[in-house]
Amino acid sequence: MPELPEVETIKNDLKQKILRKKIEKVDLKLKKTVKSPVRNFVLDLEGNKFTNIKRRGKLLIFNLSQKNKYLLIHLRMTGQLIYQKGKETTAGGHSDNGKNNNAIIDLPNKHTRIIFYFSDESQLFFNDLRRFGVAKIVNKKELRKITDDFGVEPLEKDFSLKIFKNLIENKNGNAKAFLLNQKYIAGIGNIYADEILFEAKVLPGRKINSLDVKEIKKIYQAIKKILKKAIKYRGTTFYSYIDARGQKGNFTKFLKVYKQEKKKCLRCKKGIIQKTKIAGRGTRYCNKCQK
DNA sequence: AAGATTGTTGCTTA
DNA sequence: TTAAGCAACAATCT
Repeated sequence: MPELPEVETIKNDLKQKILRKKIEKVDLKLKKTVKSPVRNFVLDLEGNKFTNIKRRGKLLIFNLSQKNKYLLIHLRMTGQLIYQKGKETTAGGHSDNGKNNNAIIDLPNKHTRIIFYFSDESQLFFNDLRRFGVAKIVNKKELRKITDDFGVEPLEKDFSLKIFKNLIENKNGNAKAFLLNQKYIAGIGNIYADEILFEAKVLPGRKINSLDVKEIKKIYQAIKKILKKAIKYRGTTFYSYIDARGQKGNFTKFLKVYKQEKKKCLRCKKGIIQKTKIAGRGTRYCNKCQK
């Protein structure tokens, strides 16, 4: 699942590959993926260039050279953005002949929803197995409206302990639901919510208003620590995530609780990682060292 | 082979 | 007005 570290990795990769290249052609293979008028979508992109790429929470924002237009892409659960340079491979062939950096998957494939062709013959593939991912073109005003609904960016300087404490005040839910809520903090999903709470030694079902000052500080520090480390290792691949190079994330080997149920806790070496459902999501925790 | 998987929206309820 | 809880969505994996 692409969460903040995965989306950040894709953004950084793509910034080095596609900026200021002319978009020669856009092939929209699944119309449902586009949530703004389909005809305008293709027309607004073709002949233009991406001038910058930003991330807000799990949302990718592509600035277009056409003034006051932005391409938004949300990968949701199984979306992928894969860049390939050069000509496409023959049908049924293997796209990596060992001589380039292309992904080790055949592209396009049956999950390809949009293809962007650039003037230097490189291509960007928006693949999405489960068809939940969305793309749309918005103007500045619409973009503002969308990004205003997101909570604080956890890796920005303005995410202070004081702001975190203020966010927690007057909330009634549990810690897991709080971390997952994009209106409070933007970018945390199911994997990192569990990893953050393990790092902070707080049980995911704990009422957020029952946490003491020390626990709040630990969660605050864990958010930054886990997300930064996950970006350093280019994200987590468990099911379908790959980066813009078509490669898996390496944070998977650092997972302490996510998908580790029934295993012995690596930290306290006493507990067994448990799995339950909290906030409607599969939730893992150590039954000994998380309190 | 039915149930689990998960990010977001939209509905209902408080 | 705001928040909490939950079904729905899709297509695969277990």
